[in-house]
Amino acid sequence: MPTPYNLKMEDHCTTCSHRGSRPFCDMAPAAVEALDASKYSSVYPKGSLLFVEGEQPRGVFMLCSGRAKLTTTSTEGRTLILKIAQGGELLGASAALLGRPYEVSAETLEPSQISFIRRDDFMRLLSSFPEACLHTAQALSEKYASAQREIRTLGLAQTTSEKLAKLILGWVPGGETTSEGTRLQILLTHEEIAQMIGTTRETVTRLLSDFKRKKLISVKGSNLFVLGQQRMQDMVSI
Amino acid sequence: MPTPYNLKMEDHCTTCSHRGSRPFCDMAPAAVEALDASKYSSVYPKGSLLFVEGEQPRGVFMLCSGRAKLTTTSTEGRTLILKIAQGGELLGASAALLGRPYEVSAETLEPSQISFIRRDDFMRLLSSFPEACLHTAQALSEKYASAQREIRTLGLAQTTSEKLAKLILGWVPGGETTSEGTRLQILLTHEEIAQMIGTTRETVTRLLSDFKRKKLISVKGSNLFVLGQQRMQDMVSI
DNA sequence: CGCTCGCTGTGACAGACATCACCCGTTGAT
DNA sequence: ATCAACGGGTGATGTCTGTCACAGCGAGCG
Repeated sequence: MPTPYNLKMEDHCTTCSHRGSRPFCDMAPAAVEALDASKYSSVYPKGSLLFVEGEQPRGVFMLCSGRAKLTTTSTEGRTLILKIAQGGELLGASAALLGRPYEVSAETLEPSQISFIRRDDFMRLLSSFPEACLHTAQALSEKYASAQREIRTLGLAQTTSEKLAKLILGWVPGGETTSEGTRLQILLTHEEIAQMIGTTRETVTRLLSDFKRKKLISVKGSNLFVLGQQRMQDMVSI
Repeated sequence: MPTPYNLKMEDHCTTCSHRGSRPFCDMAPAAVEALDASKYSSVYPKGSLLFVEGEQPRGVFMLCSGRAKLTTTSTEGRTLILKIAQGGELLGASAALLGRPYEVSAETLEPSQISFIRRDDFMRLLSSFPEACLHTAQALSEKYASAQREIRTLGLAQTTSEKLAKLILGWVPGGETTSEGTRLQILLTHEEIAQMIGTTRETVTRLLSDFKRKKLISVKGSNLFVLGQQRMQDMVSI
């Protein structure tokens, strides 16, 4: 039986169906109201640039639904995808909090429901509502932990195949278990996968062929089936 | 002329001489008092393990003075140094906030003045004092930004020499400018440098020799002089 | 003094991967 | 229908760097 709080939340955060897992959505009414008053919600089409590396922070973006890729680019033009952000993530918070330029660029991978909060509104929100601040700190902790895992993978992996295996294994929890293994929808090109593990498109192609040959995975259309999760886990030493 | 606030702070945070740059040291008296009531300050000798990767979070460690290395280890026994924490950093905060196991291990590199705060006390502090929460969020943002830079280096660098050059350039701001270039005190072995950039000891030795040959650096005892900062910058494409 | 131990310096060698080059199939536009 | 653009697949080649092996060297110590 929903409490008045829950009803209130439904009213305010209609686009978020994941209360509890999203920062800000399960706060006290006053805080949610203040948030609603300052946020600009809209649906961004696929390929929208939310912010660009080096730009002064205008505010934070709450990714309610959809996916966005966070990238950084070398002076030579090579791109590294740091992370694919999922629904519920707060983007640009660290830059906004510190008042420093964004460290990465963010681009939507699909049409996404996003709430934008201007930097000064965001800061005011954090000062006025301790709850909001706590949620932000937790969101930042998540992001920090995830970044640390990324560093671990990039720094400790001996070979590129280890990195690729680790990447695929990281997708497994979000997949669907079938009789022929875990089904994953890969909506990334080999080029993008390469940019996620810091290698080249050709190497990704070759390694995936290799995995297929070893019956670790199989590919049918845009579906990738993980056949040998345990064997894949075993080849990863990290 | 110091305000009463400042005097108060001096009394309470006697070991921190960097008010303003350290989280928690420049809060209102009530918050500082609450913090002082729950913290355990002491000097940890060199080589102390503050916490170990995988361990349940006992609390947070405020590194007041000294340095500590944050490491993670692969199942094969390879070690990666994620970061050398300097005075003013809050260690273990993300694990404590999320109630998840520490993602890294922390070990002091020199005798260090450290304040420990138990996890429940820390959480209580954050709930009771919005100011403390805001400082924590900022500290986490710093850590996140620094982690992103690390990912950038590890993922975008083409060669190991680029990573090494980038590492050395990162040390320059903390060095002393002399007539023969920037003087850096390197208190790390080649092995440790290797662990910072995900390579081997031999490669570090070879690359440093190479840098010396190219007159980019020169080494005198435990001093490393950066002779060609600009040329070094130029060889880094990231 | 001779010893060990940890750190540094090198050589030889092999394997992994980036690079370049080209081919193929699909898709979508003209 | 034709063509360009894009994603994927594959071979040849060179280079970087990890690995193994060993030597020198200073510090600390019995």
